[in-house]
Amino acid sequence: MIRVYTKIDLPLAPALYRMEQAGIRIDLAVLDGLSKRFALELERVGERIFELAGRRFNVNSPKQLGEVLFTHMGLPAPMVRGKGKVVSTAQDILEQLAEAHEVPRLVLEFRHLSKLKSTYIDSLPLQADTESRVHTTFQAAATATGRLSSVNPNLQNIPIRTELGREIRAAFVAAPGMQLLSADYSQIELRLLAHFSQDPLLVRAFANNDDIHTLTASEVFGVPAESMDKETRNRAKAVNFGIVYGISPFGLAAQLGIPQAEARAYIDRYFARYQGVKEFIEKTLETARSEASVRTLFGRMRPIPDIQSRNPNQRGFAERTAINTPLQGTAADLIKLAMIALDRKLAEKKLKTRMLLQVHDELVFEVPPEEAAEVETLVRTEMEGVVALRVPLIADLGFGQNWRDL
DNA sequence: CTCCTCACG
DNA sequence: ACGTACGTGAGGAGA
Repeated sequence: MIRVYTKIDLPLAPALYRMEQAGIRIDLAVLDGLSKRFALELERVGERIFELAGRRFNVNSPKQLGEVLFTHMGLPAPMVRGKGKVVSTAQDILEQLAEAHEVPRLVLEFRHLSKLKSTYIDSLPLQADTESRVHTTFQAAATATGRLSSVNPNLQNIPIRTELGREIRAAFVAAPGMQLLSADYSQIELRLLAHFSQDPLLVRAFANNDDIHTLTASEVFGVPAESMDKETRNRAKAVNFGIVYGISPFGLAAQLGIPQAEARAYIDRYFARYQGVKEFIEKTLETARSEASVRTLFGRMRPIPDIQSRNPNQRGFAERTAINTPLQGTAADLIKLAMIALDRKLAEKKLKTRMLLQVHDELVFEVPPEEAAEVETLVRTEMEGVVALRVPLIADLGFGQNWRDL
């Protein structure tokens, strides 16, 4: 671990310091506009919920909401949990109920609006400095895998997955006369899986820069790539994520909303096709058992004490952790090395470009227009060339005035 | 302070 | 029989 410390985490520290000092500019007028829009919409959706439910209550209270949905309204409660809590009002449960009832659909809409308003729209302006910039703290020794974390505020979980949430990214802007540049690694964990496993199908696919989810769909479901629908590709995407997480029939079934037996059949098909991956997982588990730990490509170690547990549940957790950690942890090591190299190059070349954010597989920079061409080449070269693997590393880059449009 | 929920990769 | 997808941080409710 001395090598990990001296080659990665120690030299990263000054780069993180400069990123924290720089901060990123937010457009207060954009957030102010969103706050007013969201307030009106929350009012409208809330009143409609009260109307249909026949009573007024705090929609943000899971306790009160559970009483209204499952006792007062008599909706079926599919999930029974441990003692104390009778029902879950979590998203996946409400999504099932929403197929048949208006109220759970409206509750989901209310929750979405409420989450975005309180966590981002209304809180970020309170944390901005006199130049409207927000400065996160990157915790460098917080996670079990070697990732960074971001606190006060967390700038690693700014919304992007929904259109409504994405609007918030428009409030993250370049300083006057500057541009934002985002550069993210494409499928880095699956590329690392290909590297570690040397699975011929995976290695060949990445060598050709093929769509990996489409490939898995073809292999597992037997559908030709040409006639593939979105739904089939999405199921295969869930399978690929599952592999990286340390797959289980239960987890895959829950994610896809299918019976466990069906999920088990998908997994069996996957391992029949990707035998190198199957062998990689078996070898990784054997090492985890004999060492009671696993390591990243660069030697970063994570103890896995529960790998020998007689409790099957704890052991299952440990096994999935043992599979996931070398992938997630090596990806974390790689982007840290790229950050160290880029921080040094920017200083060496006396560029005005500043590195602002890291979001696990993405880096965000603030770039003066006259440096755009040089920085684009520099960032791509350093990220893709950080280490030579059995498959190519690819970074996707985009410029924009804000974090939504790039 | 804990629990539930949900935002991200 | 048990009961789980991997890694995080933050807000609101309620004790």
